[in-house]
Order: sequence, then structure tokens, then C-alpha cells
Amino acid sequence: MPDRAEDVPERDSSGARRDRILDAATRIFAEKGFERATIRNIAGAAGIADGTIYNYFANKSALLLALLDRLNETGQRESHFAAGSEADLSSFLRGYLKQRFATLTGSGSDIFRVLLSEVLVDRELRKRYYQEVLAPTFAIGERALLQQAEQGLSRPLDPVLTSRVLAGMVLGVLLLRLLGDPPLQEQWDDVPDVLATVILEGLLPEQGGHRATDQRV
Amino acid sequence: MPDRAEDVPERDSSGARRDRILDAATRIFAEKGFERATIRNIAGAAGIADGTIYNYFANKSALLLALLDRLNETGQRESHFAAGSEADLSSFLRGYLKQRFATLTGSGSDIFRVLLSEVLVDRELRKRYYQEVLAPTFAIGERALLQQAEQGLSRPLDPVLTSRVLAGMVLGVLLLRLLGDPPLQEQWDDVPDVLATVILEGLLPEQGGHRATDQRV
Amino acid sequence: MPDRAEDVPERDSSGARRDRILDAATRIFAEKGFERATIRNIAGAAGIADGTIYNYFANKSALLLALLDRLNETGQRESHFAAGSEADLSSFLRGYLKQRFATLTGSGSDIFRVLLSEVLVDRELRKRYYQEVLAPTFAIGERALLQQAEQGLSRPLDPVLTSRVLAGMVLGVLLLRLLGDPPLQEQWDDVPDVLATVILEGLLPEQGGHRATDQRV
Amino acid sequence: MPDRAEDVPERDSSGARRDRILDAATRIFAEKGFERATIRNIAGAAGIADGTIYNYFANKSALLLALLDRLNETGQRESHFAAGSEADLSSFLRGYLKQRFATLTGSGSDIFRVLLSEVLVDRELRKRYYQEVLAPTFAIGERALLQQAEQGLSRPLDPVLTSRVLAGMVLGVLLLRLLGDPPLQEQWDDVPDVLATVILEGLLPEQGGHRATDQRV
DNA sequence: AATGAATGAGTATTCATTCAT
DNA sequence: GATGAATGAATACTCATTCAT
Repeated sequence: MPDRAEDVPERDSSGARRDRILDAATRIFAEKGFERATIRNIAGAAGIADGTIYNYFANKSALLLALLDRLNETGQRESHFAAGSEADLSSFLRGYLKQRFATLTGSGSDIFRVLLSEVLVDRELRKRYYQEVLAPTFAIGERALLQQAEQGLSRPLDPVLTSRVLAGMVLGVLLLRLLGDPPLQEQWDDVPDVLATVILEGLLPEQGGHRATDQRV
Repeated sequence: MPDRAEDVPERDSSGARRDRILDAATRIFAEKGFERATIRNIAGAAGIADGTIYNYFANKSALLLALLDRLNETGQRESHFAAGSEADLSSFLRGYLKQRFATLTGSGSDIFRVLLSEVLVDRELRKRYYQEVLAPTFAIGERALLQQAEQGLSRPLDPVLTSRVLAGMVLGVLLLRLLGDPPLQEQWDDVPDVLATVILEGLLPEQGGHRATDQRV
Repeated sequence: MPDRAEDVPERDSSGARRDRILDAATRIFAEKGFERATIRNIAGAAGIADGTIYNYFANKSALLLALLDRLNETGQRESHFAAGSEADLSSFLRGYLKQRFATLTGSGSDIFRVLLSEVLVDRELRKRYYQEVLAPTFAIGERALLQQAEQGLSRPLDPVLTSRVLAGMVLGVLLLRLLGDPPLQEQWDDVPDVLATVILEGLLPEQGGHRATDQRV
Repeated sequence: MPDRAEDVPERDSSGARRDRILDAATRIFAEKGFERATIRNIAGAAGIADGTIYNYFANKSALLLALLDRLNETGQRESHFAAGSEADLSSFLRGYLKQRFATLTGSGSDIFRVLLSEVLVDRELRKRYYQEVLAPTFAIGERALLQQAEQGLSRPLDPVLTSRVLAGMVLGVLLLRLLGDPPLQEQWDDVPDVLATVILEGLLPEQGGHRATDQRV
């Protein structure tokens, strides 16, 4: 059984141990929330002594910040190709949605849940989250919307608020999934398309019948 | 001495004292979050002794649940008239948005923030929140969307997912505001209309130019 | 058994409980020193729960400061009559010595030992001790020495350094006793007179043989 | 590379490294006190790894004991010549004072401060300090006083208590200096003479006016 | 009902010491 | 010998909850 890395901790490089701790923290934070999780819980889950955590992180809060960094790295790695696809609005949007949904689903969604929970309630963390995650996202969104509008490819809506509305849609749907909505969990793969359709074409029925993108679910 | 109610709490009816406590809890929870708020903080803010809180609430968690109930009551009171307005899609949507934005803005947004923070991280509370708040909302939304679609007033999108997408939009935009986004805080009054326009007509430019609702910001 | 106050803690006035805690702290500090004494030790010795200590003192350090205050109060109470006796040098000195020896002997010596131990090593506490205890003592000593010198009742030595030398003698002898010197412990009552003789007349043999005070041991 | 010893510790003889550690310990102990100093602090100050200290000392306490030994060695080395000078009382005393003041001033005073702080509070260390430092000092003092008295060179005071009183004076003045008294720090060089004068001749004014030693400050 | 002192379980963090490399 | 990561016992302090008054 060579791949039982989880159970046989011996031989850890320093970076690997740091990762083990963050993995454990993710698990425990996801289960109990940041405040209710204890260092002992996390150390136990990581299979190390309490004190060892402090060889890698200054304090409990630093664990959360490290998770934020992790989320950021993942997001940036994945947004590389998204930045290049500035073709038409429709494919840009679908690309963006896929990317965000990918980042914040799976194990990333656990991190996101705890992080969001704390961000809502910790002013300092909130500021950091805004600067490192939201602001860059908005900046990209505004630029893309502006480009689209200039080329006549989208309605001339206020790019600032519109980027918020779009990001909010993604965030909100993700949030509803985190809150346990069964349909969103079961049909999660269909969501990007519904979302894209609503965003692109709206709820109102077509009047001319000759819109470019027409996607229904 | 009727107008000393706020400053000099003496002689409170039992219900009024309960309310005082919940008001204090709202304030303190909003400021520090549920876990970091202490019973002593709340008692102090309410101008009573620590122990007195336990005459009105079984424990600290019960305070949070009571706040959830409060939020529910407010929401239900305000959704009465919204339920009746099943006119056209546009006015239904704008009505719905106004209502939700009203409920979750102002002092309600503080409660919402803490509640959301805990809901994300407490399974039991999450279940309750889903059953008491989200599920009813979705039910109303699905029914309304179905009606609209049957009458040909909206595109025939999946009402289940679409209701999630719509609710998610509202939730997401509110969340971004709670996370401190300056544009959303400064131009909050413009948001419902941008949201409505995107939802109703989408981002794509009009092709026939004769859509019923055309609202730009 | 009405005076078993130590064993039957029930019915404590608030002040009495504070005193119980300080008594316990004195005992434990004396036994193990400030740093090695634990709050649990002290609470146990006081017959109360750990947390209760924090209803009376902000933290462990506050216990030490309170002991310093206690020592101060005792000292001041006893120095009342000493301040009045500004008769001749000999009786002033003997009065001063008796007073100081009294304050810093018995249960006071335990407090003094711990306090001194910490004062040596804690800059903040040292400053406070100097301002509250030593500086006032020196001020009194300098004034008295000056008076004596002006009236020709003492040699015209520098009052500033001489007051230090005198205070140092007392302190030093006390210290040697605290360090366990058997002769000082056994013949403690004789010490003030030897001290007084040395201070007043010096070690050198009399040359005129007609000095006022001549006391040997 | 002979002059890089201080900055670049590489290639230390074993004894030199031991000394480096003790020097570092002296510095750190003086700054924070024994209990609040950490092995890591000391290792850092010595420019070595934490674990290395345990190749030279059994544990943290052993560092303190080694410092005590160091102080002893210094004291004994310097008391050699003092022991020989059994001329007259005055020069004996002044010699003794100079010697003690020299030993316990400068870098020695830092060691002394920490040592004293711990000695006051650690029974075992206290016993050792008494046997190794105080007892021998008293023995020498008693013998010297007896000699002086037998030769009629001093008053016939009890040599046991008088030696304590004399040692106490030195100790006490030093202590007051350690406690931060500004006059003692600024006029430290004048102190031995004031002390000697008081000890030899007392405070009382001369009556015959023809004493041998007459020293004022 | 109101009070607030008392409780004591619970927790983040520190740090002397060990030991594999 | 030197290293420094790992250990885990130890501890000050907090705070929800109780209950005698």
C-alpha cells in the first residue's frame, strides 16, 4: 500500500508537512468552523503534536490566512487561460463561470465556506479578502464588460455595477449550494448554462427570435 | 416615564426586555461575530445582569435562533403583498427585489451577516435556515416562474434552477456589499434596477429594439 | 471552633475573600517564587476555583502589585509615630530601625522576599517599587540627616549618600537573614542595637571616652 | 582568523564555546530574569542551536549554577590579596569594600542580580549560595574583626553580628543600586568612602576631634 | 424575576528537552 | 559534536452557565 500517505506520516519534507497541516485544518475548519476548531483537533487530524503546528504557523489565524493564500493560488493558476479568451461575450462568460465554479467546488468549497464565514465577521480578514480576491476579479470583469460594450457586443450597462451583479450571481449560487440546496447539489453541472443564459439573454421571451446564443435547460 | 425606555431600562414588560436583549445581541453579534461575542457583552449592552439573559433564553445559541425567527417574521410580513402581485414578470421581479433588498438592508443586514456566518459553519442551524427561509422562498419563486412561463411571459427555463439563480443573484449582490465593496455600498439604490434589467433582458444587445422593459443605469 | 476561618471558607465578605486570595498568594509565592507559582496553586490554597481569582484581580501580576500595596500600607501605618520622633539622632535611628525591622519581619518578610526577587528582574515593577517605597524612604532619611547635621548632632556627611548607606544597611542585613544566615535568624532581636551602635559610633574605639550613646552587644 | 572570535563563532574550542554560552546566558538572564529567559534566547545570543546548549549543560538550571561558580571564582581570585592585608582596621575595611564593590559591579552586577533574584526564591540554590559565598565571607570577616578587637584596634563588638552588619551594608548598598537609585548610580565611586567613614567612625560628631581617619564626602 | 459571584472545563500558546540526521 | 524539528506537558486566562440571595 504505497499511496497511504494519509496514514503513514513518516518521511515528510518540510513543505509536505506544512501541507499536511493545512489539509487537516481545512478538514477540521470545514467540520466545525474556525472558532470551534481547536489546535488540538487539527494537530490530531494531521497526526502531529500540538506544538508542531507552531513550527509552521505563527498562530491559529495564520492557518486561515494560509488557506486564503491557497485558494488564491488555485484561482490564479486557473484564471490564466480565462484571461486569454476575450473572444465574444458568450464564450468569455461561459469560460469565466466554468473557472469560478471549478475553483470553488470540491475541496475548494470547504475552504471557501469557512473563509467566507470568518470573512463575514472579521474586519481585518474581510479587508484582505476584498483586496486579494474580490477587487482583482472586479477589475477584470469591468474591463471585459467595457470592451464588449465598446464593440457593441453587449448592452451599454454600467460596467461597475454590472460586474458586481455578475460576480454576485456566481457567488450567490455557490452560496445557496453551500447552504445545502438539494437541486443545486444534484444538478450542479447544469447551473453554469442556466446562469449563462439568464445573464446573456434574460428571462423575457425572445421577440425577434434570432438571437445568437440560445441555450435552454 | 414613557420616553426613558432606551436609556433607563427599569420597568420593562417581559416582552420588551426580551426585545432589549435581542437588540443588544444583534448589536454585539454584528460587531464581533457569534463566537467572539460574550454573554457579558450582550448583557452589558442590554443594561442587565448576565444571569438575567438566562431567564429569557436557554443559552447563547438560543439567542441566534431567536434572531433567525425575527428575520423570518420580518420577511414574512413583507412578503404578504409580494405574494399577491402576480401581474407581469417585470413588476413581479422588481417587487421581489425591492422586498428582499429592504429586508436584508439596514439593521437587518447585521443580523443577516452573523446569521450567515454561523449558518455556513453550523450544520443544525443551516438545516433550519434552509427549511424556514430558503425553501419557502424557492417554492414561491418556482411557482411564479412556472406561471409566467405558462402564460408565455417568460422564457421556458427550468423553474427549479432558475429560481435558485435568481435568489442567488440577490444573495450574492448582498453578500458582496457585506464584504465591503464600495460601489455597492455607495450606489446601493441603483442595484435593484441593474439587477432587474440583467435578469429580464440579459447582457446581449437588443436586436429588434422593441422590448417592453428597457432600463439602463 | 469559631476561629477556624482558614478551614471553613463559607461566608466570606467580598473584602475577606480578596484577603484570602492575597494570603494564599503570599504563601505560594513565598514557597515557589512568583513565576513558578501557578494560579491553580493559589486558588487551591485559597480554597476557591481558579476563575474566581480573576473576579478580584486582573491577572497574576496584579496579585504581586496588590502585595506591594499591602506592604506599603503596613509600612505607612507603622511609620506614623516614627515621623513624629525627631528628637535626637540616636532615638530617631533606633525608632527607624525598629519600624523597618518590624515591617519586614514575620509574614511581611515572605512578601518582601518574593517582591524583591521580582523587583530585581522586572523593570516595570522595579520602577514602581522605587517610586512607592524607596524614594519616600530616602526623602525622609535625607531630611532627618540634614536636620541632625544642622543642629550639630551628627557629622556633616552628604545626606544623599548617607541616607542610602543607612537604608542599605537595613536592607542588607534583612537580605542576609532572608538568605538563611543562622546567626541573624537566631539573634534577630539584637541586630537593631548592633546596627545602631555601628551607625552611630563606628567601629573605631572611642578616643575621648565620653560619647553620649554607648551600646554594645 | 584570530580576531573573528566574537562575530564568527566557527571553530571554538570546547571551553570557549562553554564560555560563549555562559556569556550569552548572563546577557539574557540579566535582561529578562531566569524564568522568563528561554533556552532559545540564549542559544540565539550565543549564535548556536538550541540543542547544542545541552551538550555543555544538563539543563537550564545548570546554567545558573555555572554562573554562580563563575562569580565564586572571580570573588576568590580577588580576595587573595585582601586576605593578606591584615594591617589596620581602616585599610582592611577599605580594601574589603573595594574588592566587593569591584566584584559586584559592572558585568558582575548583572549576574548578581539574576542570581540574587533566584536565590531569594529557590531553597536549594539559596543553600548553595550561602555555603559557597556568604559563609566563607563571614568566616573571614569574623576572624578579622576578632583580630582587630584583640589588638584594641576596634570596639569590642560581637564579631558574629558585626560581620553580618558589615556585609549587609555592602550588600544593601549594592542592592539599592540594582534597584535603580540614581544617586548611587551616579556617585558610585564615592560610596566606598562614605561607607567606610560611617562604619569606622559612625554618624555622631567627633568629640575629641583627633580621630585617625576622618573622611567626609 | 434579577442579580452577579462562583465555577471549572476548555484552549491557544510556550518552551525545556530529546533525538534522528 | 552540532543541529533544529518535534514533542507534549504545563499554564494563564476566558466565559457559558448556575444558583444563593
